[in-house]
Amino acid sequence: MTAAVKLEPRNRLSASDWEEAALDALAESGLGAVAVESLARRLGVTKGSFYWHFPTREALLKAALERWERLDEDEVMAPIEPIADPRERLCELFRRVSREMPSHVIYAALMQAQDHPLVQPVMARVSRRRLDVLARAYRQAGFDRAAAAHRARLAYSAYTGFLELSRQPGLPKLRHEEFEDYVDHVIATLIPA
Amino acid sequence: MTAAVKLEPRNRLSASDWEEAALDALAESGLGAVAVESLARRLGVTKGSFYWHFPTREALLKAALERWERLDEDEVMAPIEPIADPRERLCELFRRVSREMPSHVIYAALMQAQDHPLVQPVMARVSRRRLDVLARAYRQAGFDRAAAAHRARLAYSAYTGFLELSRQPGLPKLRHEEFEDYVDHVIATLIPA
DNA sequence: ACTCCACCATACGGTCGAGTATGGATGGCT
DNA sequence: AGCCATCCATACTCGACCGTATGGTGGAGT
Repeated sequence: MTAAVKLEPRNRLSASDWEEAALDALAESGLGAVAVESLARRLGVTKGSFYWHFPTREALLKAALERWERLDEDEVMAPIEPIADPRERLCELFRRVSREMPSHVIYAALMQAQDHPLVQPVMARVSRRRLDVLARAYRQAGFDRAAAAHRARLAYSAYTGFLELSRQPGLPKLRHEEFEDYVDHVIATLIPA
Repeated sequence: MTAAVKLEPRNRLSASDWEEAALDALAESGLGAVAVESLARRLGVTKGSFYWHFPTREALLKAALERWERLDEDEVMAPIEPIADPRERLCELFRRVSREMPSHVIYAALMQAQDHPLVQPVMARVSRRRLDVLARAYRQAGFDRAAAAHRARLAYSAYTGFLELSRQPGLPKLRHEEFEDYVDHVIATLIPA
């Protein structure tokens, strides 16, 4: 059995470990927290380790962003694709989005850094994809082209803005029950009967 | 006439000049651009000048934020207060918000930095005020308490998200005409007939 | 047992921006 | 004229963070 995979390789790190740590730091404290020495401390090593796996900080960021983009696609966009009924699909999308998945937390963090040259193209792609999915669903639900585009933009703005608002401390956070009520209200308002 | 006010005091600077420059930089390039040496270059002086007017960078930021908060109140909130009809008031608020006033640009920039300890309380106050205005208008328009709160949150999220989306480069910016159409669509969707 | 490679530590250099120290210029007031 | 307050320039220190150079260690393979 020379093919015995190592069952506890967790003393030495891999590039993936750094990428995941980067995404964790990103979700918790924003893009500024994705700093080499900071991540090294979090992982219990020093910079010497990092610069073996990555040539530069930007390389790590690039890899982490690509990882997130794939994760986001698999976790939120793909599962709702096969739903046939457009109204049902929209509804499911809204509900899925309302659960606080890690992907959304990272999305909110990246939103705060869209000026960054590495973040900007990623966010542009993700936003465009989501807008397209929404617009297509609204078209299938009977909206004409212009109305579908506008409604999609409105729904997507509501999503983005809600995340931003939730992230805002010092504002009364809504409890689980009112949160469910809010989602119902949004669905009733933005999805035609 | 010892009370002769200086008519061209514009070679020496005052604290207000620094505050305005700070808000300009904030609107253009975000909170990170509110840097002492950067602003000094913009104003044609050096740091030596700054540290005469302010003890620290945070003091400038604090002053600038207070100035913006007042400006925002006077420029967008106050003018729509006296409108009696709640639906008309909401409509006017939406239209007023859709014009790209400097206050909104700064709002968007601050949104990107809500983690900052000086920004957070300001944004919390502003958001709460705006949510209250919206919720009150919706109540007066016939919504029950819960529905009004939800619709207010939705409308405010749409506002915030739209600003964020507009700020996003690499996304097709909408032309003037479709922009007007979008605002109409939002009004039709979020304000009851 | 020896080697080699993957992985990591240590120590250093460079940049950028905040803040300090101190002296120079300018203008009103007596 | 002389003085003092106001405003600004110059020249530093300090800390955070990126990146580099180089040496050390443990384990897999022979």
